[in-house]
Amino acid sequence: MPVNRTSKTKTAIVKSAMELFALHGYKGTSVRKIASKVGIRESALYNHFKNKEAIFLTVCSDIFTTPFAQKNIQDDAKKGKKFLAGFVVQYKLVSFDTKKEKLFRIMMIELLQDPVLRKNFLDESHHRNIALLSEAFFVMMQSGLIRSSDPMFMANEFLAPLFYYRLQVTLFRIDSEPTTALSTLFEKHVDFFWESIAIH
Amino acid sequence: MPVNRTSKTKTAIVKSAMELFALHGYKGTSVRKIASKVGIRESALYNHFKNKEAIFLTVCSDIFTTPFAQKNIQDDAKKGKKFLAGFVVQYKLVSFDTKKEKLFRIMMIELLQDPVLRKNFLDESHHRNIALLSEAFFVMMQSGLIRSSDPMFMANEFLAPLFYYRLQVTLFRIDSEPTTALSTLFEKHVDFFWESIAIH
DNA sequence: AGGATAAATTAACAACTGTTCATATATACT
DNA sequence: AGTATATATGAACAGTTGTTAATTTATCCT
Repeated sequence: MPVNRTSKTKTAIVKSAMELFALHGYKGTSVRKIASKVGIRESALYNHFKNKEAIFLTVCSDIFTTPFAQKNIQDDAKKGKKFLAGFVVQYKLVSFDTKKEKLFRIMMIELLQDPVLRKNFLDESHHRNIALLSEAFFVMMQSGLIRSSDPMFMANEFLAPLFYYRLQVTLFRIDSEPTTALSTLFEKHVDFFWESIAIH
Repeated sequence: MPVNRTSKTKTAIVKSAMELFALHGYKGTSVRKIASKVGIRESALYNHFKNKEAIFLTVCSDIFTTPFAQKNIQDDAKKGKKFLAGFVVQYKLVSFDTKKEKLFRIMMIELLQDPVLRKNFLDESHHRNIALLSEAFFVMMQSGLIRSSDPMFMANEFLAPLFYYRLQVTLFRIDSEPTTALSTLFEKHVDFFWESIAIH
């Protein structure tokens, strides 16, 4: 089947490109290196992609596939700490997922250089999470579970350490250093934060 | 004076290089573009620097000039919230400083690609701040000012939002968006955090 | 089997990269 | 003023970049 074979090469290109982009960024990755990693000549790449940027866009296409598909925040948020713990479990899973980590590396490298990527990060990652958490904290305040404050600011305070820990995980993994000590930070964050805002 | 003139050109090279590195990263900045920005030919650069990397190292040399020269943490930390507020004032000043912001951009771009820069970031920025804050929180716990917890973890929780807000400031500034809303986050963080850990 | 289509190869292109060289010009010191 | 030194220039280098074209090889469909 030609469709199958085409698909195989194209998949291999995306996979190899993803690894190289994650290591050396967009500018530091040449089409020749991608082709070489796949095992073909550089000109063969152009049978599958229009140009280098098209490869990059395909690699980046599922950077922001949101894993936090919360449906009933109004109800779930009433569970208080359990809701936050669930959120962090998802966040932690993403942080330690091998493929997601590569995409995270690419995002961090290009974040300050690529306007589109930057906008997507702010919209799809930051604002989306902030909106979700803001709504949850608002519900918790109304339910008398936590002390009253600005929900959106509280969301920022809750999200920021998660991002920081994720970045640290990524940095440690680049240098092949153990991340076991970092692993517990996520759960400790939930405990610490809940202790900070809960009404006992 | 030739020394003066030399110094002028060399300073101009560093300045131009810093701006270009902050915009396009190391690989995205060519020696020709640096020279062009200075107003000289590329070959003239090599009268002042051995090679491109030497320029980069000179630009990066004061990325990690620690602004937090706390001498008497043992005493200062006993001031509790005021100590934290002072720390955040320093952090905020750095975050909004134009030159420091450019260096921060360079660091963020190269952080995942340059092992030396990464090590310096972890040592000089992260660990140093964590060590300082850990000691301060430890003193505060002993003084009965704040609730008991793991000082180092508490330091992480305190530092992480500051870093996240600084990153947001940088991202907003790249796209020339107003950072007034972000500006208050630093102070709000101190209030919120102190409210979370203080023993009333 | 044979023609159509997809995917690979080899070769080449223009532009750009970091760097070096020989040379010219400007500045400093005696 | 004249010489030494510092700094600039123009040209060239070998290598790499993204991309294209012509051509060969492999796969698919009837």
